[in-house]
Amino acid sequence: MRNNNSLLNFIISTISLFLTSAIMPELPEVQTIVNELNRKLKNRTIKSVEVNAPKMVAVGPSIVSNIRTASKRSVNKFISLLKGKKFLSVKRRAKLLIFDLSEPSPRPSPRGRGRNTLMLVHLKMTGQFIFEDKKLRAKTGGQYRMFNKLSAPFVKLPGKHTHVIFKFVDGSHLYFNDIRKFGYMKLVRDNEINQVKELQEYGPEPLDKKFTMRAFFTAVKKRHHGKIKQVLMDPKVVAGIGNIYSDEILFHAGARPTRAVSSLTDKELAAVYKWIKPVLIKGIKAKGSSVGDFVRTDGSWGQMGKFHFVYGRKGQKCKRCGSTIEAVKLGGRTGSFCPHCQK
DNA sequence: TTCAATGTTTAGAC
DNA sequence: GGTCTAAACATTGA
Repeated sequence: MRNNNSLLNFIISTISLFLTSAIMPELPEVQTIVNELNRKLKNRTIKSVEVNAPKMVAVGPSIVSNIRTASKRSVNKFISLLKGKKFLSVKRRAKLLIFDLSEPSPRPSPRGRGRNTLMLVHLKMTGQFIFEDKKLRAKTGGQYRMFNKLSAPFVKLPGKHTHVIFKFVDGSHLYFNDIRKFGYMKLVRDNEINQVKELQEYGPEPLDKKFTMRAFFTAVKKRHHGKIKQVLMDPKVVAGIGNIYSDEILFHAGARPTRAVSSLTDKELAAVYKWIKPVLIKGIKAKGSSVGDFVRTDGSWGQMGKFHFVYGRKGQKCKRCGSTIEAVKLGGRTGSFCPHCQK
């Protein structure tokens, strides 16, 4: 009975999702950006690159913290490596975007590897891509909204939070904006990809076939004293789940974020596993329906609350039972839950 | 001026 | 040594 109710609620909320968009990029948001950029950037050739925040770009597979010591030389290298290259495709691993860029004049490589340059981009909290061509500029007048600035007026791009600009030979632009400057861009050769530390440490992709219940149980049960929310957010256990989606998954699974893994029955843990995919897919579909506007000026911003059952809803009524949503601090993060629906 | 926001890393405790 | 927690970090705006 309870299962039927939760399924019904889930379907209803999915239907009411058309104009929804979340702000913090987690897996579904990053996937949306990947889908969007794949369409828009394919085969575009870079004419020039402008870098206004040297600390946000780097060359080589070294770890992220090394990026912050960027020098003028590495910025110049970053720019010269990109000039003349063509975007082939964009992929995603966890919340990391991976751009595949061709050599300026592709020559066949004996092994077909070690030729292309990869650009790894992490958006962190407030990173944003806006692709602009003549058509879009005419439509928007060059006015865009920034992440996390829902109440602010539209801004012109490039603006003070535009840190990297890609100019293409056909006159179109790709802007990389980031209010907090927590994000980064990093160039590696494709044969260096195995040396990139953050890629080595990611656990399974939750939407991948390899992410089985057995794999999930094995990874989670190693952390028997860990709190389930923190374990879900650990990229080594499963990639791409952040604060928003862990809250939502645990709501549907009926487990409080503070529950220790060891206190969860196999049935409860199976429920957590069961809800991971549908909640993430729902997120991707929500973006999908507003995808045409997402990288442009996204009129749907500010409506994200509509689709969340618990995230960011402390003090409001539970959409399922009417109880007041509570919040708890877990390692500096806020976890929201319904005290009635989640045991 | 302090606080909160995030994913990720690190230091220190257990 | 592995697991777990809290603090730190990048920065801005309320």
